[in-house]
Amino acid sequence: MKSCPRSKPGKTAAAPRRRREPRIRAIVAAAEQVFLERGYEAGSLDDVARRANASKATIYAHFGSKVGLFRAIIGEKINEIFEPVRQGEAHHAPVPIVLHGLGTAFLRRMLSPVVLKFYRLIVSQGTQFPELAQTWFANGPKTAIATLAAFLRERHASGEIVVATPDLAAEFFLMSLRGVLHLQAVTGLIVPPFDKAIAAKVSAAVEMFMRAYAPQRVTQRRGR
Amino acid sequence: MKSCPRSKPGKTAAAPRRRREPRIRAIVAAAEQVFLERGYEAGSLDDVARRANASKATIYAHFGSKVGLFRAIIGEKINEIFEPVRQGEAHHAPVPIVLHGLGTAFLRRMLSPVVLKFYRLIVSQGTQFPELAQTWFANGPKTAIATLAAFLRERHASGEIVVATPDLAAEFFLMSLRGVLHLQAVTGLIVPPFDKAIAAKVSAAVEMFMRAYAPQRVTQRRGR
DNA sequence: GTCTATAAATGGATAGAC
DNA sequence: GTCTATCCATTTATAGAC
Repeated sequence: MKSCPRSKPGKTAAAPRRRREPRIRAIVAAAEQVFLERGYEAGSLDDVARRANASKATIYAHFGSKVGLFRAIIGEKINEIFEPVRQGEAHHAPVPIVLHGLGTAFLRRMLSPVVLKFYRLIVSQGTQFPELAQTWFANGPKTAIATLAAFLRERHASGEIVVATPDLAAEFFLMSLRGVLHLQAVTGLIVPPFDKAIAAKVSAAVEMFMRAYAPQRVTQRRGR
Repeated sequence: MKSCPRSKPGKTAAAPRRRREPRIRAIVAAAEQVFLERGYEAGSLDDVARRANASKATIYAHFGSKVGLFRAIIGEKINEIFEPVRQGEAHHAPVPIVLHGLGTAFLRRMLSPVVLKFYRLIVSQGTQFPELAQTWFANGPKTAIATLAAFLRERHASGEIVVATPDLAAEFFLMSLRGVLHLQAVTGLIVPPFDKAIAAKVSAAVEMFMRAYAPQRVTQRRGR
C-alpha cells in the first residue's frame, strides 16, 4: 500500500541548514529512537524503517549501512543534546548559591531519560566508535568542567574561594554531584522522579565543596 | 526444559563451590570471555561454543537459553570480581596515608580491564537484568562506600577528622577519585597503563578530602 | 527517491543419534 | 552428556520496478 503522499519539496532556501526531505527526517527521528532505546546491536533497521514508515532500501540509499546510519544519527544528536551545556552564563550571586543552581541544572540533565540513554550507548559502544566517544566527551564532561572551572577561577581571583587547581576542583564537584545516584539511575535501580534525591545531593555536594575551598582557614598552607 | 543445575548437595566442605564437569567449566569460561568482550547482544552462542570446544546443544542442555547462560555466568562472576572489595582491613596509619593506599587500590581496580568491561556490561544491560544490576551495585559501589565510611567513622570518633555524614563523605571521595579518568577509560578514549594518571588523581583527591574534612578549622562560620 | 521482493548470512533453539 | 545436523526467525544488505 502506498504511504501518505507528501508535498514535494519546492522550498530549499528558508531553513538555515538541516534542510532535508521529510523521508530522511523521519528516518533520522526513528533511528534516534531505536538506537537510544534499544542500543546499537539490538536496534534493527527493520525497526527503524517501520517507525519511519519507510523502507530499508531508502535507508541504505541515504546512509549506506547500519554503521553509517548510526554514526550520522548519533554524531548529530550529540551536538544537539549537549548544546545547553555550552551556554556559559555569567552568575553574580555568592559561590554556594551559584553552585547550587548550576549543580541542580547539571544533575537534572545528567539524570534525564535521554542523557541516561545516551550514556548507556556511549559506554557500551565507545570503543567501537572512537570518534563518537571523542565528540561526546568533548561536548559533555569536558565542556561542563571547563565552564565550571572558568567560574571558579573568577571567584578565586576575587578571593571568594581558594582554588589552586580550578579544573580539578570543578571535576571533583561535578563527580561528587553525580555520585551513586547516577550509577543507580543508569542501571535502572532507581526510576524518576529524582527531584528529591537531586536536591539532597546538590546541597551535600555544595556544602562539601565550600568546606574544601572556602578561604577562611587557619592551616599554615603553602603560599599562593 | 531443564533448569539451572545449582549447587549439588554433598561435598561442599572441602572445595568452596565450583565443583563441575570440565565441559561446563569450559563453557562458563568461554561465556565470560565472550560476554565481557563483546557484550550481551553481540556475543553469540556459536562464539561461546567455538571457544569452549563444545556444541550449542550442550550449552542449552545446561543453561536452557542465552538469557539463562548470561544470568548464571555474570551473576557468578560478579561475586568473584568484587570479592577483594569486601576485604575490610584494619588500618592504623594517619588518614591521608590510609586514603592514599585505599584510593590507589580502588582506582586501580576500577580501571582494570575486567572491571571496565563489567561496567560496560552492567550499564548497557542493567535495565534488562535488574537482579544483576542489584547484585553488582550491592557488591561493588555500595560495599566500597560502606567500607570506607566505616573507616571514616572510626577516625571521626578519634577526632582525627570531622565527618558528620561518613557515607556521603566516602561517596564523595570515591567519586572524586574516579573522576573523568574513569569516563575516558570506559569509553576507550585512553588506554593502559594508567599508573601515572592514577597516582596524580589519588593525590589530588586525598588533598581535597583532607581540606574538606580536616578538624583544624576556624568554625566561626556564621550559621554553620 | 522510494518501494517491493529477495538474497545471504547469522544466531537462537531443538531433534535425535551415540 | 555431548554431538551433528537442522529448523526457523531475524537481520544486514541489494536488485530491480515504478
